[in-house]
Amino acid sequence: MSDYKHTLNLPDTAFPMRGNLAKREPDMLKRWQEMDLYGKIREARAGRDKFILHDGPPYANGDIHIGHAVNKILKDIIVKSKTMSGFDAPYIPGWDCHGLPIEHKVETKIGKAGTKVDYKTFRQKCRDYAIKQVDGQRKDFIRLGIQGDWFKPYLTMNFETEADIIRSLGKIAENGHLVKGYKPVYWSVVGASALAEAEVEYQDKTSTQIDVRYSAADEAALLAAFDMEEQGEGEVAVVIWTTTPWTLPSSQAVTVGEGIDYALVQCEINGAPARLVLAEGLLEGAMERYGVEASGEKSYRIIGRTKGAKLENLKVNHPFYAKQLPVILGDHVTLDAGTGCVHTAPDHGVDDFNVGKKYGIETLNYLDDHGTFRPQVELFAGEHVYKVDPKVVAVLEENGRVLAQAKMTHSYPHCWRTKTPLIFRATPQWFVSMHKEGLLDTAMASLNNVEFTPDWGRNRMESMLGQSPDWCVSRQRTWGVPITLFIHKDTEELHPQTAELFEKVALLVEKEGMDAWFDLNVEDILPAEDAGNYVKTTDTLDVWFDSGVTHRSVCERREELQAPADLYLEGSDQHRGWFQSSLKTGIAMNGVPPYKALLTHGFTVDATGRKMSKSLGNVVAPQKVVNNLGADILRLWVSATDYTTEMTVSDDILKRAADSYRRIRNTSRFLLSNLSGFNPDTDVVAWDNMLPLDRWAVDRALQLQEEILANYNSYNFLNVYQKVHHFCSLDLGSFYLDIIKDRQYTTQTDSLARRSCQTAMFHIMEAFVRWIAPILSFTADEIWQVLPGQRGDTVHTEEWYTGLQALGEADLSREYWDKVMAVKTAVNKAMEDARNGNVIGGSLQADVALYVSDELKVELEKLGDELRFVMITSRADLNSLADAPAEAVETEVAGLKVTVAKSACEKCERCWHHREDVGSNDKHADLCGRCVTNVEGEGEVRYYA
RNA sequence: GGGUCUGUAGCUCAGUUGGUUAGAGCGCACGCCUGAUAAGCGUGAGGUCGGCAGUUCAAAUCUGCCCAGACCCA
Repeated sequence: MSDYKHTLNLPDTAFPMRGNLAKREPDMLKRWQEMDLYGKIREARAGRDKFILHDGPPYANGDIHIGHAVNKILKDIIVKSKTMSGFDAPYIPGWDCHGLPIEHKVETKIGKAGTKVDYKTFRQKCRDYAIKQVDGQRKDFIRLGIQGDWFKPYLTMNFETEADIIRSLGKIAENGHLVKGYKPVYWSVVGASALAEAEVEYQDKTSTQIDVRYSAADEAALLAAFDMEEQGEGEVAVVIWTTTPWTLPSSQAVTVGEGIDYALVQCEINGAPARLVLAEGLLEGAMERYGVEASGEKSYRIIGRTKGAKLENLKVNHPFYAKQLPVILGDHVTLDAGTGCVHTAPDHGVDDFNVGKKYGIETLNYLDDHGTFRPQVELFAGEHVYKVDPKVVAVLEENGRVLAQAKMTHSYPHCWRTKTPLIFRATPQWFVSMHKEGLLDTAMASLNNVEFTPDWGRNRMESMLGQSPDWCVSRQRTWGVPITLFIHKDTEELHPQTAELFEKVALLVEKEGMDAWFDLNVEDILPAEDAGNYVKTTDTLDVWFDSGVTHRSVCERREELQAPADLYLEGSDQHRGWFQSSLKTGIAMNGVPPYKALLTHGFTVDATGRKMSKSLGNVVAPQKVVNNLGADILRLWVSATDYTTEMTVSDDILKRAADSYRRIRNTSRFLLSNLSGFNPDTDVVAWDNMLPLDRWAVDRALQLQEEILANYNSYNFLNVYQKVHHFCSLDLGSFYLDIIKDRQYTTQTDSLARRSCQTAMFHIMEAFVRWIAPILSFTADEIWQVLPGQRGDTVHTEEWYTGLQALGEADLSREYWDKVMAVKTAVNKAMEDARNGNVIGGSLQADVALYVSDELKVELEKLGDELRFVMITSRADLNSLADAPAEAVETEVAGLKVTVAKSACEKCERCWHHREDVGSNDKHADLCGRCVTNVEGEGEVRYYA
């Protein structure tokens, strides 16, 4: 028996089946670096329309986690797909380099600035630390295949950037938005610093809750405010409840609710009669706390009632200082807890501060930066807020002011860094005012010109923005861009030439970094006659300001960028963070938003939907994924996940992604292996000469390409992934590729039948490699290198393939082939039954007979003798439905019954079909007729498939 | 506690204006092939659509409440 295997055109390729990505990707990275891929892409798109995705800077601290990876991969997919669409889409990655976390890291290493080490050295150490962090994160980002100007990134600590941050502040000041104010802000007494809201975290804390009575300054006046049922007896007092006894020295008023019902209660306290004022709705609970019975001899009773409004401007005595405090009205009083009468210390509460302002009550400033009472504070001078509570309580007890006290555990704001309880403290701070120059209104209105993906982002952004208080940009820190103001020593006014001074300082900072400000002597920069009257501010800027003004310091500065950017893309937490700080500064500086569109993605959660945290031990480290499965798997997972909500990730889910990857890779491999020996310059078959099935395949790819491009444009990568995957599995794997194997292998190497098919596969591959390039960037470039034809070094400088063509009027239509597929599925089911009945094994052992309606017959006859190749059977006969024998199987296709029989013919040694003409040629006794002609004759001619 | 969202097969996702037995791919099971072979093909089993109540002739789809989760805030 002779061996005919060598006469076949079997698939052959150097493209390996297994990706081995963890090993292969680093080689690809090296190649990209050597060829300067990013520079090549810039060259290739020079002069084209720009698409600017402006990078939100991650904080330069710690290793990247999966959320960073998601963020950067999404950005990369967008940049690459826009590049494929012909845009010049530069990507300049950035890092946020100033701020508290870095400062604290450095503190733990070398000690506090100003004590263990001088400020200048400290800042240098911070700089060194940040650059190290940038190096580490950059390495990981590059490993993910992200294309960007990695070695010319923007860092908020670059000298020029620091200078531009100062210029931005100058511009905002010039436009009248920068104001000085006293305001209670979160204050870390351990860090001796004001904190941004974002730096606050809530933890449980045990506090002393205490009920205190403030005796009436004028009993008669107070009683007169009530509708009295009886006069009663004993001291008349308003009762307050607080969980912060340390604020009582600063107590300046008692706030009541205007519409709330208040009761005057007769009861007995410490064996003496007393008349107490509190909200009627909270009476029961309060009396329980004071140990006053609800009924019986020593019970309490209401002897008068009134509304809060009637109490306004009455006076009560401070519980331990010799001064009188007013009763005032405030909307923030609720009946949730306490007594409905709220002790008010404008120094230590936002509501208190605001309501105090209405009544002209100023702050007292009793506490210093470290939380210690100042020397002038009676009774408590030198005491620390953390320890003073018992002493306050003792003083109250001495004065007989305490009605009840207890410990309580509640959720309380803590410093995110030092983990210590925070206090509110009114301090002089610089603010970007939301209202002084109408900033908030302009910002809100400007959102109408911003596109949101997903669209509910607009809602979220608006509701958050609408509540924005004035933005406190002052920080009392060392590692931050200075607020470079000159303040008059006596009047506290800004220097009249503030705008010019900002620029003078910026020029210095541009050269020497922000140390230039700290080193600066006032007389170096101010005229001699002024110098003595002005001082420099020592505050630094909130780091959110640094990143918020990158539209100026980066987009407007870098030649390859422009502002406003086309897109900002960050996690959904940035609706309050960077999206807002950018918007506010953009509006404050230029009156327009710095972005045309916003895209947000969700956070990563584990398989059970929980957030990832080190303490839960459910984190998926991108470094580990990359080293085990490869970056392309991670990228494929990102593309396959709906980023508009939480993104679930686990080892199992990544394994699924790896499964899908294998499908895509193997489909590519099979196409490539069938293109071996194909030279597009000489072997391409013209569209009109291609076989109908091959034209269908190209047309299918064209349809798909249109869908894929639309989905890239609307940032629906999930659909791109699904469509590509379905194409591999359904259109190609289970239909086209399965069918054309016979033709590829058995017809003559240079026959039209084979070249037509290769032409189709070549076009498909050209398109396919581009479709996947934005997502599977490594694999696409690997394919690119083995794809036949003259081509450039990399797929990533290409544009979408334009060589696909649509079916024409004269062609067998898309609907026609859909019908054929349905028939094939029906035949498959019938064959499966036969297989289970041990009638046949493989489909080529089968002769199938189709009993079809006249209508269907006309259709299927169009394939002539080649229906059997489409069905992948040795015979496929068409008969009239009326002639169907009893055993014919009913199918889901209307007008189709099928019988399956084992072929009685010999199997052709070469093509494995069972045919009657096997052995008809003496020279090739084991071959069927068409194989004989393919081996040494004219070669077989195919017309359809 | 408030704001913005999410909850459809083991996994990732579709389900159009409420309307026939809720779909796809992957995974899984079984089988075939051994000329894509640590691949490929075929068939099949999986879901009271987070829960409860309501509106309706009819609800995954509309309404309310509840549960679970995410982000932001308090």
